[in-house]
Amino acid sequence: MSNPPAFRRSEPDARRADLIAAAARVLAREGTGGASVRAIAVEAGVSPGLVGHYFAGIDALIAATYAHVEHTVSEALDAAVATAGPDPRARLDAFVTASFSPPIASGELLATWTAFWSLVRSRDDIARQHDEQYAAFRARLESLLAECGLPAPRLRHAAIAITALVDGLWLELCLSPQAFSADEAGTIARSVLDALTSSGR
Amino acid sequence: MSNPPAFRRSEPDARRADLIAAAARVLAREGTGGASVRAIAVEAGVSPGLVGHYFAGIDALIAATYAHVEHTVSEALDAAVATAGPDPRARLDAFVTASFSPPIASGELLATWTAFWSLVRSRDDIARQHDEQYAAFRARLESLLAECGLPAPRLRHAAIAITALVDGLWLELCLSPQAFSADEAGTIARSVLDALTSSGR
DNA sequence: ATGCTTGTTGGACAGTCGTACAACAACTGC
DNA sequence: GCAGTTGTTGTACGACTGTCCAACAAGCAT
Repeated sequence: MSNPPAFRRSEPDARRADLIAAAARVLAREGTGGASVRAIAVEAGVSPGLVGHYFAGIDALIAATYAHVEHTVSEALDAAVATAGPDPRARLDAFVTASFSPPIASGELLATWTAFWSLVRSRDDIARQHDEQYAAFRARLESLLAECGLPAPRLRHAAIAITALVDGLWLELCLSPQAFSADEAGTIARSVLDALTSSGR
Repeated sequence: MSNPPAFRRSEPDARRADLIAAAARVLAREGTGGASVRAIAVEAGVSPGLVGHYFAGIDALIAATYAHVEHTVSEALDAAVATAGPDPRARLDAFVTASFSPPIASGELLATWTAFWSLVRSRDDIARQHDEQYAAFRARLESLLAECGLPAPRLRHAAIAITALVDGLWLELCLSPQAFSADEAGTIARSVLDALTSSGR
């Protein structure tokens, strides 16, 4: 009369990752408003109480989900740059092109971003997390631009500009997919890159 | 024994405007999460039930608030362009400079934007509203660029680029105010403008 | 002054929210 | 096989959500 186990224990890290993945799926499917503790627990096939065991609260889970998605995006960008070969300009092009290709340019990620942005102004720890991730993103872009021979004094502003451009295009692509295509976004970004790297200020 | 009136009736349009203004204040103060029907009604000095009389639901009120804020922003931009005088390039500069000056570049507007963005993917009517407002914004930028002598075939992509750049800078300015200053944002945007209007292709 | 229209009230309603916690059971080491 | 640890469950809790609607009263027309 031995019943099968009612639940499996999980390596803490694995369970944490499961919850984050479930949160990402719920955010993609239901949007920001539908991402509740219960909905995420159901998605993860887990009891709602377990969320509190791994995260201080729902905000912390959303912040962790954002961090994870951003990490995935970073890896996709790094991979794209790596496959582009040694030519600095080709690497830069690969970077922006990948920014508008799956899995990055997907409306499914939008809710994760908006949910996170909604928390930035009211929670200091989350504001700090955003600052760090934004700084890391910009730093990588700066080094790509430096490889292209951009003089050091111009690096900072150029990186800010390209980051803002890519973010703005990405956001609009998610919000109004029919306004312009992902290909167009890439073309636009690369032509600004041309203008920025060729023109001497 | 005549008590003062328990409430004043209001011109429907005026009351609508009051509710929208109250929603904007609550969004600025409490953030996206705190913008409930009750909180907005209290802010407007009005009974919660009244919100349902003027708006189909809380989503409609948020959409109307976004529309109103965007309208205010448009007027501020138009005013800045008008005071810039007749020189086309000066008008374009004024446009982007105003984009990073009060009352536009204010973290207080961020919650209105994120709250609205959160609704775009799940509600068709709100998606349509966003498309229209985005198209209008881009159209105005296209005409400013045309005045600067940009050839017609390049207008579309240039306008998309500048819109994305301004949006991205504005967003980052709200999220990480210490990463770079509003002045820097203006300088960056104008230098991209330089590169875009001077370089052929 | 009286009636009518309708903006407005205030609370009821059925949910859902996030969080906390006692009880339980799966696994580890003995 | 038996303890001890702790991941996990399920639920209770209070506060809050958006929506609805009968009752009321402010202002206008008569």
